[in-house]
Order: sequence, then structure tokens, then C-alpha cells
Amino acid sequence: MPASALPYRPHNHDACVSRALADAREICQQQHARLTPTRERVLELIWQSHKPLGAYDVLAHLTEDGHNAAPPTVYRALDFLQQHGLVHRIASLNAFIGCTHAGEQHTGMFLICRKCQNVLELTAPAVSGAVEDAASTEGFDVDEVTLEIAGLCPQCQAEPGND
Amino acid sequence: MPASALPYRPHNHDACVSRALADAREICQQQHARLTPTRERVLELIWQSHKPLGAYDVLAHLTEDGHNAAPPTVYRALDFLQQHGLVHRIASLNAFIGCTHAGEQHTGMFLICRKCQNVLELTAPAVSGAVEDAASTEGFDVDEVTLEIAGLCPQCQAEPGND
DNA sequence: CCTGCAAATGTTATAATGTTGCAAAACTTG
DNA sequence: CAAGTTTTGCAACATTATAACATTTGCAGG
Ligand SMILES: [Zn+2]
Ligand SMILES: [Zn+2]
Ligand SMILES: [Zn+2]
Ligand SMILES: [Zn+2]
Repeated sequence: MPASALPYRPHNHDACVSRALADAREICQQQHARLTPTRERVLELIWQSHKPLGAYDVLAHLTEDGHNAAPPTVYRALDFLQQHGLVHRIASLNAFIGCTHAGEQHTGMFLICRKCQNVLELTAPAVSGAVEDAASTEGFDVDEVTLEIAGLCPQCQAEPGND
Repeated sequence: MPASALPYRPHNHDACVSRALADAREICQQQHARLTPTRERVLELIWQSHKPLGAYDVLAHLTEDGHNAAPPTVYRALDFLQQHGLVHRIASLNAFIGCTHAGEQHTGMFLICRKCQNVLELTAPAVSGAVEDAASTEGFDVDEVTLEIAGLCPQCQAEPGND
């Protein structure tokens, strides 16, 4: 049995968030990109949830902050964060999640629990390699890989009524 | 250089469509599922395009037919077709495409050209296997795999201005 | 042939997600 | 500071998807 991955068990998540924000600040500085207050706040909101957050969820949180924001504010911030590799969009959920490999060159693979909604981002070189091979066999030049796996996480398998 | 895959080169596509419809009729009969006129027409419309078709594109075609349809009509037909493995939804495009492996047990992998929009569905056991391995290493029980690759197809790579 | 049930469809309205376009403000650079 | 660029505010709009309920259709048993 594998050790339980971080999102599936209790931990000091504030520390995760702080680290993610610190990393983001550093990455943006290196890239001469401006992590403005709105962008940083959106990143923080997304990180505070291990579950993917929809754009309108983010918007609602901003509104609670007293920030009188409209959808474009959120989508622009999300675009920026994606562009700089700080968040990923989960196409099958229309939602966003903080990247746990920010700054590293990687192809994300997401394990999405249909019960508890937690998402674990993996880097699986074997998978990426197989995908590249399959594509190049067809002469296809890969830009972006969307790889999202829905199922049951270890925690939720252990609970009753999940057959 | 690999042989050019079907969607990328001219061919008698009416034959593809006819075959797909015939297969669908057989599959539905075997499963005691009712391939009603609307469902069959939606499947036909989707197959007539090698490019993924949005639900509202389908709706527009039905309207041209003189069928006074509303969104639920289309979404219900699409749900049925998906459930019976006759079409796939491409999450990254919010669009649907005919399954080229209907009736076979398979995990679709889609090569989506960002230039010509054609989609090639592959069955890549090596990829599926690698995905399963990666998931089970985390103790994750896989239900559904979304695997969509955006990039440039061989035809479009050959044309100028695609760097 | 009827009768009654279940599956499928019609209809209206509405929710959820995402974009365009333009004007104002903030920041950067010389 | 002045000029140019990036970011934000804001209003309207576009696209994708679902909810709720009435109606019709196909089919099995009597
Ligand atoms: Zn990542
Ligand atoms: Zn779970
Ligand atoms: Zn398929
Ligand atoms: Zn192409």
C-alpha cells in the first residue's frame, strides 16, 4: 500500500499555501512577470482549496473580500497564472487547481476523486513518454496534453458504498 | 514517415458515415437500446464532420432539417450516444465526435489538430497501461480517462507558417 | 383492440461558463 | 515628467448545459 498522498490526508494546508505563494513570487520575478495583488489573491484562493475551483467560485470569494470584480477580472488572472505555470485548468471540470510542480518542466496528470473531489497532480514520465510515442507514430506534433483521470482515491475506496 | 491517417486525407466520407450508422444500429440492437430517428440523425450529423461538433452546431443542423428542436433534445441524444459508446465528448473543446472504435472496449486518445481541427482517435494500449500503472501506484481506482492531445497534424506541419 | 406503464420527446425557462470591446488607471522607462 | 505599455474596471453579450414539467410514443399484458 502506498503512503497516502498529501491531498488525501489532513495536514497544515496553510503551509502549502504559503509555500506556493512564495514560489510563485519567485517564479514571477525570474520571468519579469507581475504578480499583482489580484493575481496573487486568485492564486491564494485556488490554493486554499485542494479541490478544483471554478472561475465563478473564485469570483464569489473575491466579492466576499469586498473586491467588486467581474468575470473578466477572474479569467484574466487565471490566464496569467496558467501562462506562467502556476495553475492548471481541469477541462473535464471547468475548474482550476494550483500546480504542485510550478517552475518545473512537466506534463500534468490529474487523479480526480469523484467522491471527495480531491485532485492529485502527478508527473509520470512513463505516461508522457508513451503519449509522445503514440503521437509521433502518427506524425503528430504535440503542443499540449490534457490528461485527467476520474475515479476513486484511496481514502474514498476505503469507505462503504463506493462500488 | 507514417501513412497518412484517414481524417487527414480526402476519402469517401459518406462511406465512413454509412458504416458508422450501420454499426450503431447493430450495437443498439444487441444492447436492446433504441436508436430513434433523432438519435440516429444526431449521430449522422456528428459523423459527417471529421471535426468535433458542438451541441449547438448539432442543434443548428437539426433546425435546418426543419426539426424544431431545443437544447435538451440534443443533449439527451448526445448522452444516449455517449452512454452506448457511439460518440465521445472532447472536454477541451466542449464538442463531440464519432467513436471510431464503437463496440470495442477501449480508452480513447485524441489527437486534435489546432490548425485544421481534425481529430484522430487512437487506441494506445501502451499509454493506457502506463496510465493504469501510474494511478495504481497512488492506490487510485480509475473510472474514466480523459486524454486529449492538441498539436499539429502531419498535413498541417507540412504547410508554411506553423512554427 | 384496449389499458396502463415506462421510455422518449417537447417546451419553457434558467443556470453556468466564458468572451468582447472600450475606457480608465497603474506601472515602466527614458 | 512624458510616452508607451500593461493591467484593470465595467457593461454587455455569447456559448454551453440543465431543471422542471407536460405530452407523446412504444410496448407488454389482459
Ligand atoms: Zn503542474
Ligand atoms: Zn476521494
Ligand atoms: Zn472511441
Ligand atoms: Zn491539421
